[in-house]
Amino acid sequence: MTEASGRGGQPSPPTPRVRLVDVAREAGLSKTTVSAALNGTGRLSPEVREKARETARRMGYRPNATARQLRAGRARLIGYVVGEFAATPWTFLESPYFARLTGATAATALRRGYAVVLLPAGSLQSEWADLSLDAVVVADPVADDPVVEGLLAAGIPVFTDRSVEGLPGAYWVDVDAGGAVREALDHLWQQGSRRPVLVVPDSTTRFHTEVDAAHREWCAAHDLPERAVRVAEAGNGPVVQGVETALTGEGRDRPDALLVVAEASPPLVLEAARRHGYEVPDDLLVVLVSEDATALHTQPPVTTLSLRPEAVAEAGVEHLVAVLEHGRREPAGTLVPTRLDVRASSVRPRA
Amino acid sequence: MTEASGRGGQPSPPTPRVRLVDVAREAGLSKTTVSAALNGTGRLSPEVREKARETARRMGYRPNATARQLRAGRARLIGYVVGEFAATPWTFLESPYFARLTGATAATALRRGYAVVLLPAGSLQSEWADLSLDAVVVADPVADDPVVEGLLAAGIPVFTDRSVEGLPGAYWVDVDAGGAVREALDHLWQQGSRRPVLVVPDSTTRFHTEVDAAHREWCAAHDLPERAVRVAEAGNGPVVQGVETALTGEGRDRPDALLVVAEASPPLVLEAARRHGYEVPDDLLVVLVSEDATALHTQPPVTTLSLRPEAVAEAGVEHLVAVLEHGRREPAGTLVPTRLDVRASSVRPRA
DNA sequence: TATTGGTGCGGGAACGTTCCCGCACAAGAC
DNA sequence: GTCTTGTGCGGGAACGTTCCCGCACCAATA
Repeated sequence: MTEASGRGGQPSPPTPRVRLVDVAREAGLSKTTVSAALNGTGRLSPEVREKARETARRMGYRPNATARQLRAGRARLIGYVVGEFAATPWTFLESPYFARLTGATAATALRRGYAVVLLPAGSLQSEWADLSLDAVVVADPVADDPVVEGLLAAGIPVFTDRSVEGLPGAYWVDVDAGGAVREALDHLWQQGSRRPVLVVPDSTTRFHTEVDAAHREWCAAHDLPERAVRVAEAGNGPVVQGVETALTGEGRDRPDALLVVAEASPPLVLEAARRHGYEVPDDLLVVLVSEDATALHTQPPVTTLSLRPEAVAEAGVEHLVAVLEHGRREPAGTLVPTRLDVRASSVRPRA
Repeated sequence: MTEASGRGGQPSPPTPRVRLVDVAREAGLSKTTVSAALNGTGRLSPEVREKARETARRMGYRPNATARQLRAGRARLIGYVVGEFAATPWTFLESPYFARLTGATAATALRRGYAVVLLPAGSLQSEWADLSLDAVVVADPVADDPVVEGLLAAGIPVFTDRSVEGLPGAYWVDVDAGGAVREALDHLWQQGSRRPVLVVPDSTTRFHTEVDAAHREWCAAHDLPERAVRVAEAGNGPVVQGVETALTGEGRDRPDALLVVAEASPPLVLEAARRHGYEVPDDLLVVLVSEDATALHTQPPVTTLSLRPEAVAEAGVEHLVAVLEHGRREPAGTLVPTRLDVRASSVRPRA
């Protein structure tokens, strides 16, 4: 192989890439005309338009996105960062909820012409300062998230959950956490549970505080004592341990239903219940807030409460596009309802 | 709030963003000087340099990344796409392996100054034609992947696994699939297994064909019959069913060890084994090729063979940067060793 | 025939940055 | 005092695209 172009030993690119002017020259037209032809704009005769297109196709012309962006002033690039797991920047992808939220966000955004770039949680914006993002999606920020504040200070619109309500430049989509808890507890009540116990992480996210509040209210309304186990952190280890704590009551303290509002592996929770001598669903009804697909394959299959990440993502991106492209500031937020998928683990068998 | 600038009802941006010339004017310098000051280049007196920096800081100057890119000719943007799951474009994120590979790729890339954009599997390049990607990482392409071919035709460097060996413009990092299988089988053999059975998806990825080959050779070398169950597709449902098929032997056909080379939920596999009357590890040794963290929390904990997605990502990005920035074409590929994490599920208890 | 209105295309600026120059001035050598 | 060398800074082009204009031409009207 011989060095074709360039002086010295640079890794000269094989083809210098064909530009708009190259196509124009080849077709005997001006770059203006070719640009209009390819973009379907301007006043052009059909023959010229076709000629330009044909030439471009033949020469393998691909427009330079960067130049377009510069001209347009927008990069059609949005950042995606998960706030909660700042300590372990990437584990969020291992949570089925965030995995699906991430995928759905990227898919919806791409359909609307925006690309999603993955950002590590907790990193300062200095790390992505030279990225020209039109907006950033912050999934599950912590309270008074510094990432959110930094972004807003830099003038970058932020799309996140309800915790930012009221901040100018911040927009939100959230799941109806309270409604979800009520729906799940109502379902358990209907199935005859009178001693349900809640397992929930002790986190500062808006979601979890809302879960707490809804649980408290529900218990008061049904004249039941509050039974809740708070686990220090998310993750299967702590949560399963929390489940074990929740299940160690005896006699009248022995719970008859379990509502886990944290991503936990369904089969692991079932295994823990069995270890403590519970038969599911005979002695214990189980509902998990989870997107984990293994819930379908356990025996019995586990009832899950889906936070519908796809719907959240779609609403968020829709909102983002509306703000970015049409300047709509209203409404500032949307609330997405959850969905209870009732399976055998939470249905009291007929005696 | 009053309309500050702009004619008519456009959603006028609050602040028109401060440019290099603005800083220059404010500081009484030229844009060239300010640029050099901020980038640490050129010949400038310390006073001028500091003055420029201070002014930029005070005015909140943030360089326009798009203009930089245009000038530099590179966008510092790399695409990331998973080839295998073309039918269901985003589910790959729900697999722990790909979740971690994705996260690690993004993190490593960002550290090297590149941002990763998430692309749907199996989509044609038309979908991201206006994205100016410097390179694309294709995780687990299928044989003769059309995505890879399209990218190479467009002149975009591709980083992927070994299946592209020999294609110009394509570089690879791969896990040592054969070595992994041998290591796992050797371990089982050492623990006394003489009737191990392999469960593996019937896919066209290089990884799985290599697994097959290594298994065949190992069986021949140890003078054992080949016992393998091929499942039609990945996913917990099919794989667990495959496990059940594998475990339904009787008498001398009854397997004494299970090697699952597919992402499957560890607790689900254990549950399936129990349903078929196996006690793990007494009657059955279990090794799973998986990154699933639930393996740590089952009883007994499950031995896993890690494909080390973080190491793969790191090697890949390292290679990518070397090619993109220094034009190194050699070596074309790297092989990452796997890691066996031995836990109780594959250790024969002393009688 | 002179004027209007519309159509088809091209020239050139602009987006914001970097980098190659060139110019002015100062200091040292002879 | 002239010539060289070096230092500090600025002017202007370039990256590749889009879009605002203006110009030429043609048909229709007076």
